[in-house]
Amino acid sequence: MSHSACISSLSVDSIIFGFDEGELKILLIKRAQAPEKGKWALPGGFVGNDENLDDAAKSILEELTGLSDIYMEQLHTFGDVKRYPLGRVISIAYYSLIKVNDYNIKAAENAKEARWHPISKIPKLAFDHTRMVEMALEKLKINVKNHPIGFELLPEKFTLTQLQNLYEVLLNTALDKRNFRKKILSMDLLNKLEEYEKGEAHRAAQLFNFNTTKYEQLKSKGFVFEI
Amino acid sequence: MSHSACISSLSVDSIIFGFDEGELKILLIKRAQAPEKGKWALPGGFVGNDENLDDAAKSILEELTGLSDIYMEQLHTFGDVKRYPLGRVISIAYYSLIKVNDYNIKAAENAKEARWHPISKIPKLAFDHTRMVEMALEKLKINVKNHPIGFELLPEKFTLTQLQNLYEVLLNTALDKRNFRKKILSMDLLNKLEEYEKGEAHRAAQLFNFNTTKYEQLKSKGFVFEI
DNA sequence: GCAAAAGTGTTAGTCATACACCCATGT
DNA sequence: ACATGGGTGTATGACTAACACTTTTGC
Repeated sequence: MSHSACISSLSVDSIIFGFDEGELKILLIKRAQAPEKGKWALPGGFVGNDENLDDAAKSILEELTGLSDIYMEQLHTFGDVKRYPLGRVISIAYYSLIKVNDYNIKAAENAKEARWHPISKIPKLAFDHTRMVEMALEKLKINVKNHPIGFELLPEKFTLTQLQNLYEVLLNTALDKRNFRKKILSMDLLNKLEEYEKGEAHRAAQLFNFNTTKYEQLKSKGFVFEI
Repeated sequence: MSHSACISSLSVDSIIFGFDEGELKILLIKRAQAPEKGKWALPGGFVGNDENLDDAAKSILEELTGLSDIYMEQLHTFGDVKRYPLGRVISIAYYSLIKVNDYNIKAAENAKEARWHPISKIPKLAFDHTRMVEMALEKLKINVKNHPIGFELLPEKFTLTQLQNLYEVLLNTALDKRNFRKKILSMDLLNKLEEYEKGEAHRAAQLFNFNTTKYEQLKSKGFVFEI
């Protein structure tokens, strides 16, 4: 193990996506210390020597949002020699999808300056975080076509119109209402609930939820989700 | 930077795919030192403190095969606390696709015990390398559907039957000859060469090559490769 | 009663699939 | 001349895309 001398420190950074007010957003924090103090950055932190990478990413997410059991995936590892000004730091970027509704409950308890930013209006970020966000967006847009990840961003119960709006934003196209409904319902992955939206100045919409166990069953038989 | 104490060392490991004798293969080396001396393992090595990750991966590939300018992509980062017995080592796994023909030229010069193993007969590997290979295979199989990476594994000039065989192996299905040809030719990404295969005991097959610049053009206009 | 979004079928066109024979070459 | 893989077209069914009006609710 001739090269095993300690050569670097390790961090994780998380791109946390949410969907709110018809927009895709990410959660950013304002840096309280140098380097890059005062700049917006991705939530992240150093990985303990006896801490697994996934655990570190999860604990950052939980610390910030109070949420556990969240869709989370490793995105890419960023290790340019000069990416961090004070020495070499390798960063493993993760991305997560959360239901903004659930998050809001906890947000008030959390003193950190964390804010949702629509992806169309992301400020200049610290370090190479802008690049991380770009890659996360690309991956999200690719994944959304073949994985039912859209549901991770919506509340537990949602209307078909909400779902369609989400897909329109993620895919950046307009979708035909009748065709969209036909397709999504034909997969037989949504449960029609005996509940309706309330308090809107128009006809109340049917609520649905996503049938995760059914999806897992179908997937193990070779089914591939496709929108 | 309170957590920036040196906590780990960094390595890269490469899953190098080739296609030969109608089979998908990967390149493995036999470990010459402890730990896990004598076991088959992925080619890899430690990353220098002033070396970028991609550069480290490239130089390992070049050292082993003599080839540069190879399709290569970061796969995943493996950082379990106990993945390496002698201390914590984070490993960034890359995967590459090479043309076995080109490689063979250099192989003889290289003294290392490196060997191609068909993916159906991979021995037990050192560390967590078996898991790395599994993930690389999954990713390859997903990528092959939407990226023209199959061509990276074939010789510069190839026949449509060779291409079809490759896709049949990668997708693990039988494909209809006429439909396959119709589809692949309709993309207009193959140049029909004025050359034919020689020395086979049957009608000589037309040779083609892949038109990379045409592909880049189409891609920038929104075209997506799909097989 | 009016504004605003929910909900619902049909048709035409495109694309994917299934399928079988003749051709060129080497031995 | 025979064995081997190379090369080619058509017909059917499945899926996709385009499209407009009625219903329900809150104000």
